[in-house]
Amino acid sequence: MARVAQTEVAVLAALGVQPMTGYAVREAIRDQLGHFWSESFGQIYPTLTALAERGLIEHPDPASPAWALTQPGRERMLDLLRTEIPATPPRDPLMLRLFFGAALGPEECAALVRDARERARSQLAAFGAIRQVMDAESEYAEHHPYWFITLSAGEHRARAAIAWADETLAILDGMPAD
Amino acid sequence: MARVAQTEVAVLAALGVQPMTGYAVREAIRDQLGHFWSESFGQIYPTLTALAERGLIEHPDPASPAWALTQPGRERMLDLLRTEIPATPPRDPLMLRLFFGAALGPEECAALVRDARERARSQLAAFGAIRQVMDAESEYAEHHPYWFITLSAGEHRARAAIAWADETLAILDGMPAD
DNA sequence: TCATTCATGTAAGTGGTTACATGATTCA
DNA sequence: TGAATCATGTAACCACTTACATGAATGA
Repeated sequence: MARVAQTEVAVLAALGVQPMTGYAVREAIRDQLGHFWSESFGQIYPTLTALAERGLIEHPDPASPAWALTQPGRERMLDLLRTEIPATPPRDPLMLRLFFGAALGPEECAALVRDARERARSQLAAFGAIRQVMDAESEYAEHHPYWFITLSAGEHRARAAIAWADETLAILDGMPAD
Repeated sequence: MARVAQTEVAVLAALGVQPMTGYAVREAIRDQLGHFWSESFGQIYPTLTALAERGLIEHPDPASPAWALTQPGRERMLDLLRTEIPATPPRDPLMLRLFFGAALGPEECAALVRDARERARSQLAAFGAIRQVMDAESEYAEHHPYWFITLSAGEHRARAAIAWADETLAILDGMPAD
């Protein structure tokens, strides 16, 4: 318990890049971080209010709706980024299904695996596209190395998923149908 | 909305292997499926009650507390295993942190990556151990091929995580400290 | 002027965890 | 006899999603 709300981490970190409205935070998370993270409005706005009450963020310019980190907010953000990686219990719906694959039989399992492979392939393609866009732009240059690191993680995972799917489909293909 | 509770899938599938008490369901999920799935008592017992009310499971032997699938229950299980893979929004706390890694700097990011590599290594070792145990036993032989498939997925992922971590640490090592 | 985007918020519900409580059974 | 395990359950809470509502600003 006392598990730290991950929305707090995401919102503080986003505001750490530059001051933003809640709307812009959500856009940034969806567009830039969408493959690895997600937030909904219903979570962002209450979090912003709570952070403001705790003095971690503020409206530096009263004429603008944008939020910015206060100094305590920046320290809190750094603490969260550094250490608190929550150990979320694993819940992989594909693995759940394949583990009980005997009930389905090899052919239906193969269909699940092919779907997963297709998802991994389109992810890989999406990552390639992002890589090109990022190579062509120079804004936020200091962030680029880190963005490439996450991109690379996504690519490694997707390639691993594809390789596993290929092997698995070969195995399932060799199994007698029910 | 109308997202199917995944606990229902896990419980039905477990009872599909053999009749069990709620306690045994949890033990089986934790011990056999712990790397890919988790359930808590607080979720299992209400789910069992609800499934019984819907006629999907029953106590076939009134003298035993074990639950078993009814025929409609078996059909429901097959439907769920076949198709309903929920698209859970991604929430990867490590990627969240690395994406905003510029705030932390290369050294602290490297610490996060080394931790992740360590977790992947011990997972890989755990999978190897499970593989050996499974090779040595012959119970539930019909399930073995499917268990190997999930095991193999875990190994592919862990190896990908390790390779990515090695590459990433080399990159971070070459970056100037703040 | 009218659609779109920007912007903020709330209410209801969901799926799940944690902690606690109880009691039976097993076995050293 | 007393600890450990088996077994069931519930109450409180949590993070989050979905759907809905509102209104200002922008621009074709």
